[in-house]
Amino acid sequence: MTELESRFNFKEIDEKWGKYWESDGVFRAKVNPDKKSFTIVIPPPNVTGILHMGHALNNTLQDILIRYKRMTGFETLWMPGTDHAGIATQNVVEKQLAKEGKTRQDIGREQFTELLWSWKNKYGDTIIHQLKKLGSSCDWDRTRFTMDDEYSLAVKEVFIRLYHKGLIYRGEYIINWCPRCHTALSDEEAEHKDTAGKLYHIKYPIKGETGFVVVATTRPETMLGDTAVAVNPEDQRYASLRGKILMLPLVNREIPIIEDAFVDPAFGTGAVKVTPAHDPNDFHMGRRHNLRFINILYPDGKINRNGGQFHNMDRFVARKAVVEELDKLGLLVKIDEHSHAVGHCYRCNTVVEPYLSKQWFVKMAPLAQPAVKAVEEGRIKFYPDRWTKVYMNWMENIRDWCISRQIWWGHRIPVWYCQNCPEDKNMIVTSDAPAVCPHCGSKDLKQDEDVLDTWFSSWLWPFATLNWPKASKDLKYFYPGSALFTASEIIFFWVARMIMAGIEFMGDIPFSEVYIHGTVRDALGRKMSKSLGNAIDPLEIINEYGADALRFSLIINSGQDLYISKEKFEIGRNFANKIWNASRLILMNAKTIDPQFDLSKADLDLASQWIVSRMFTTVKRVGDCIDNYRYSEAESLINEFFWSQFCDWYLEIIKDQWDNPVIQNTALKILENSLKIIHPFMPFVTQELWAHIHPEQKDLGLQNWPKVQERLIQTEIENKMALIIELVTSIRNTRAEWNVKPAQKLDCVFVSDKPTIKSSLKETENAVVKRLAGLKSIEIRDDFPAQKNMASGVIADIKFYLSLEGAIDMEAEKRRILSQIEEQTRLMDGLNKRLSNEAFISKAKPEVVANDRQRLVELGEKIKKLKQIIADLE
RNA sequence: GGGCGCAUAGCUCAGUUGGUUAGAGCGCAGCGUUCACAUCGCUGAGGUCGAAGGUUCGAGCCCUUCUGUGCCCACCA
Repeated sequence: MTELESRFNFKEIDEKWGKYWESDGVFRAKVNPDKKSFTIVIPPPNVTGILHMGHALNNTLQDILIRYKRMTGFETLWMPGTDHAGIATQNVVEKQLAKEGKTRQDIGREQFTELLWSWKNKYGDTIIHQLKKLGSSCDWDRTRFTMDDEYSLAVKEVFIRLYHKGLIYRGEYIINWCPRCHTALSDEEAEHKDTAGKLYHIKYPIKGETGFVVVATTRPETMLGDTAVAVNPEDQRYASLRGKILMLPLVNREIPIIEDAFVDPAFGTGAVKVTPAHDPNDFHMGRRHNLRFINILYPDGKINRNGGQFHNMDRFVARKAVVEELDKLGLLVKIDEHSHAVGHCYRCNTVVEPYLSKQWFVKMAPLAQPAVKAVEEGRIKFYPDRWTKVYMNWMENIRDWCISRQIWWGHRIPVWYCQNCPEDKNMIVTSDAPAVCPHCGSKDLKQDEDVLDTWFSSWLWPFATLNWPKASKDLKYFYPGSALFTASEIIFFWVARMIMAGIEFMGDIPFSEVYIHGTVRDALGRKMSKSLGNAIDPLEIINEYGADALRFSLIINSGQDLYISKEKFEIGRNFANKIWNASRLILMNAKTIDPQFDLSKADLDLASQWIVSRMFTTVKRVGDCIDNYRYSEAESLINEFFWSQFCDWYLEIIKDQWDNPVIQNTALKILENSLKIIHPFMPFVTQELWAHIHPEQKDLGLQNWPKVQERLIQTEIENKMALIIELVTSIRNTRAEWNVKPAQKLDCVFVSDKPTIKSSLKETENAVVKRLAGLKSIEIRDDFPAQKNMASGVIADIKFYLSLEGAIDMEAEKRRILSQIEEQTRLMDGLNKRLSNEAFISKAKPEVVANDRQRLVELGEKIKKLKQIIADLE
């Protein structure tokens, strides 16, 4: 065994093991009929992404579970990969192009796509490299990309299957249009944000009369596309207007007054302008009433020729201009402040427009139904449970999914149009480009220009990564997966859709447990973001504190959103350091190592039995915690065991017993098992130490989780030790109160008339208590009165006296004891009161009552002893 | 407009079927270093568990209302 450096040099060690894990395929997953499989698919980060704290948290959680499962005997697959992130990636490359003063249209589709690929090949794996720095134990050989050739086959296959099933259709509908990205978005991709806007009240003159109808709108420029005004049929105020025609100002179009129950008489004026091409509600009204659909916008958000004098103005410029013009004409009644939710593009934050266009949609209701059932029946569980409701609510109100995007980066829609055939019969839906039209034989075919929504490929991730639709042993063995880890924002985009796709195409759910973790925020509770400049870079933390510190600190409070500042990572750094140094101590002293050493057969002293008992208790509870996604609790248990018990007590106790081989072997055994249970949380430091101890069996992550030996979990031993700890602590406390210097050793007398206590004291007298409490001598007596110049205390059935010679003020010492009596009496009074309550005795659980009675006796004893001390001193 | 969280020590948070004297880390105070670790050790101070009601022998935990705060969903123009 080589000696350890005096400091934990995480930089070197992180790099060493990071490289090793990556290159040696340690975490390669293979079909193994002798083991159960345990699969996690990574939420594929965008190729544009760089590692942020959210990723760090997400991947640490996955790594903890996968490493734990690997050590507990599962064949684990953690499938890594990246997502092509259509709009986001295209935006990045377009921006780059813009620096050269070019647009994608300038260079054309083919060249632009090439540019995207070369960008992806150059930068797309950045985040994968960063994930490796975290210690993520993925099977890196399997790394997939949502636009790999094989993956693309799956995407096409799914489109074609759904099309033939009648679940994919094409049609002209109102969708969310991002004028900056020039594409349609799904409903989920339009983020509604509360915005302080204005409600404009405008007069529409009645044709041939002098009167007006006043309508209210938040988007006055859309009036250019109005083709009706609607009122509620029940609304008496407008009854006289039935059948009349209005003159739409500015464009002088004649538009009818229609009646529709949708209109809420209580809102605004009770009269609604109807713009069927630019509002979802108006769209439906337009259909119901056979209105004209007039599109007034170019795809870039400028007013088109239908806008007359406003042609070529940006929509927001036009808004102002329209209002000014109306005001000039005396048609503007008033402008109210009005707060409402406005949709924004989730990729570029531009205000989206409801826009009429021809798009592809997936009919979702039939897919949703079995996915709802799977959760209802508990085959899929959410952690924490409250997300179940969120999922259900969305699924039960699911709307059709707009899947076509007017961008160039993505899976091209596998549809060709015959230029010869009539419009409703010209569609050829097929995986590969057809040579001729199957209907007319024409070679004049054109592929659909659009690509598919990125999520239309991501929703296949759990099986497309295993090369579906090809059948394989891998697919059969590793699907369905076990757990999925993600943030709540992704439930609709991805989790729900994966469940639907899994059931539809694999006939089985893709995973059985979904763990929703919190959002990482800064110390003020703000979401970390580049633009706010409040982001803490995980790589910087890895560099300054180490990957283990990053992981451990992120997990320590992971129940909900976590607020972090840089100092927080000291928690993990300090713990890693503690592990390192405790190991150093043990490895320096454990020289007589017996490979056959067996804790259950060795003859152990009290302290050793105690730490063994504590260890197995901890192993058991940590395993339970991980199985139940209670990672922060697992870390607390580990911290408590390793630091507060193993280091602070056991290693201190055995400090003068290193010449005893049993002690050496015990300490080493405890260390080894500790390294194992800490490993999922802090893989680097534990791996490094393990390799020092066992150079021959290098990979700690491939070792077995410690087997709990129930027989060695002993409550009596733990109680005995607890008494000694209490005794030592109490003596230390008394010393501190009297300002006794640590170097000064005291004579001590223990007094107890209980033989059991006395025997337990004897066992530990010479070594433990004496050294840890800083005593010169210990005398055990059946009886001994309190003395002047001695400080006293009572622990359980034991009175102790510390000889302080002249350094003690007896009046102050009496006051100290009296205040203890007071405190104990207060507790006893409370207990007495409860125990004299009839209702408590008869209704409380018997063990609770018994426990209280026992405590009452103990308190009485203690008070008696304290009083005796006072009496002695009088 | 609906729904879901959160509120416990100066700070960040635990507290799993209601049951001893509500815990941890950081911070703070005192003491301590030729000892594996000052990224450390020992000792300590610090909380009427957001408010008010209620259920119960017993409430930080269950119920109701309120206040503050955060998030999600939603086609009132």
